[in-house]
Amino acid sequence: MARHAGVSVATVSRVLNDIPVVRPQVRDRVHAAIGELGYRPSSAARSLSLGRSQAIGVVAPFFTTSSVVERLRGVADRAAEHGYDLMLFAVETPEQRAGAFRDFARLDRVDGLLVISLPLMDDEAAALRRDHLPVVMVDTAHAPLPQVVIDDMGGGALAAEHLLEKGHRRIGFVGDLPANAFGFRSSEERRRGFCAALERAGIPPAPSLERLGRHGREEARALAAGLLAGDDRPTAVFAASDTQAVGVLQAAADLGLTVPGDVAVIGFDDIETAALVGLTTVRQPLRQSGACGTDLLLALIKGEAGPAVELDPLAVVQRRTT
Amino acid sequence: MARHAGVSVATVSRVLNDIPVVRPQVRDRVHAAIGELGYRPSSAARSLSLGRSQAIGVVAPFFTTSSVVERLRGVADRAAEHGYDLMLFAVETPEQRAGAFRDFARLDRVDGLLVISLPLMDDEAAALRRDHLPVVMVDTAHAPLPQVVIDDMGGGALAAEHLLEKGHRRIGFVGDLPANAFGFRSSEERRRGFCAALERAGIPPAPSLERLGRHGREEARALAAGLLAGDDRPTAVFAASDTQAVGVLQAAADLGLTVPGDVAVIGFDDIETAALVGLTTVRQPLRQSGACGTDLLLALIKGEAGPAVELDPLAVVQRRTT
DNA sequence: CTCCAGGGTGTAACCGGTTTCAGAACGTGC
DNA sequence: GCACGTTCTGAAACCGGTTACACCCTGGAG
Repeated sequence: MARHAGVSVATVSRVLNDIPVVRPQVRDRVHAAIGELGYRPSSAARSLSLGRSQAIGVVAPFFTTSSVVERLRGVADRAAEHGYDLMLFAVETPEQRAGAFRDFARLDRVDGLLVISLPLMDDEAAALRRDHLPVVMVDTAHAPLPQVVIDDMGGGALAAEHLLEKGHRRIGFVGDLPANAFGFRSSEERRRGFCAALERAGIPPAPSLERLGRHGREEARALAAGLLAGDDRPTAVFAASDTQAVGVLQAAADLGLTVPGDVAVIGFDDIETAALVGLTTVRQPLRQSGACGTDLLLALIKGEAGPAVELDPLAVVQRRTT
Repeated sequence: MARHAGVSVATVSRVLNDIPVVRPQVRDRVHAAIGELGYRPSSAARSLSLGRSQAIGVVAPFFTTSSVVERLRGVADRAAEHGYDLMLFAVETPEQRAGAFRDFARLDRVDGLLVISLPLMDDEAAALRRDHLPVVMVDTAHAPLPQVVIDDMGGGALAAEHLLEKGHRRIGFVGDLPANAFGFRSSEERRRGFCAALERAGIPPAPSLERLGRHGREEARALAAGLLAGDDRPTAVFAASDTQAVGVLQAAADLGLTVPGDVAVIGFDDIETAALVGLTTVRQPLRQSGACGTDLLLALIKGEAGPAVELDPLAVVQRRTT
């Protein structure tokens, strides 16, 4: 390549990196040679020499929830904008989860890591620190790592208050088990915020109206079927996620209950499906959280202090199920 | 690292790659040193030396359609299974699309490329060939590149036949413009298969019942609003994708039409949302197509002849909208 | 005319692995 | 005791970029 243009490799490198010392005439000759040979620089060599890869990694339970996909869009968007490539480490099962972190060899090919919706074990965090890999947590936290999170308890309270305003007093809850395989915590937080708001309104906790199970639409449908079957069923249900809320809606339909007449339903997240089925929900800025986390990570990689995290506030989006 | 274990770098390399000639005692010493130092091999150096990166790239309109996400899951699944990392090149806008392919520099960091739902320009294909990069097309085609596609025309015919069986004779169509920014072709193929089936049943083409526009739920909603507004509206509508079918459903609801009473609706793809809203649709194996394309690509990378492409057949999934 | 400044380019070391090939260490057969 | 074969290990070249540094060349000042 360099020979073909009649210059040295150093000059080629300078041309490729737009270092202005090169004479225009030489620059053109190099560009011509690049075109003729269809030459592509090796990013592997570049990474090795520079010590950085110009790529960021994302560890996420890509398969589990659609909210993650939405966050991911925010990430992809921003990463592309800043010229970073994106490496996706999908964590499908809890076993894979262990693998993804244990096998840190794979993580050395990224300049930074974004962890989405997945809690970190202490030893994993320690390993990341030791490798000096910049990390940002999105929708999850592990002090003292930088994070982009929402106020899940506050969101739970919003849901409760919305239902209280509508006159409901007997409100059920469908969510994840506090101890689930992935270690998701949001559901439990939302439940606590929800309960706290009810108590503030003078309504005592009613564990009999709570149904916890594995995450998923079908699981939620089964849980809700039990919750809504009896005569003493609640007049409204708060589901810890839109996915689960849709399961609740299906259960209601299965039982011939009208929504919101017989039972009102509110979800959490505002994924795209929520708009489709007319689900009232607590909106959280999914895409923005990904974008925001990416900004933070890129700043960290550059060694700058991260920009302040500024997310749109949570808000109830009223549709047709309440 | 090598010094710390009292051996040479060659030996460390042999231990890392499980080359059995190393004496067990030495192997243990190296492993011990690795543990003590928290040493991680540099994948950049490895890639450079080996000439491969152990990663595959995916170019896809990640932002546009949810069917792409589903295919992507199939890809991520298989890639992880085979120890390959995944690089995601999201193509959000037609402009980015040009960039993604033009800037092939970025593609040199993968051992192979999966192109999902995105037609290739001739010059792009030529560039890929010149770089000797193995490529597999999924849900799109560019002879003579290997591809994983479904029979869109056949699928369109299935949809038509289903509606004919239900007694419909006046059937509308909502789909993409044949000349759209991304170059998607499926919609047009499905329309042609659909029309052909109608003609076979003795029903002449009715361009007045066809509405074409940009892809998207809201766009489809607007198109369907026009289609369903008049007195001479069709008794059924075939939408070229589930996303658009949902838009049609919304338009029907907007107009106070019952489904399937006043108007039946059938979509195409069987994305997750279809099950949620009870949409009758032509199921295509989305996830499987991703997995299948990945298998093909990995075989190509290894230099083997690809396994035969064997996808589940298309089939109408009847739900509540027909 | 000589000297110096400074812009433009080439040489070579370096990044951290893999791999070839030579050679050390040890055991065996005669 | 020596030649030889095996088994294991190390030295060094190589992958393809980046970059510090040396050097050449030109123009302007003295």
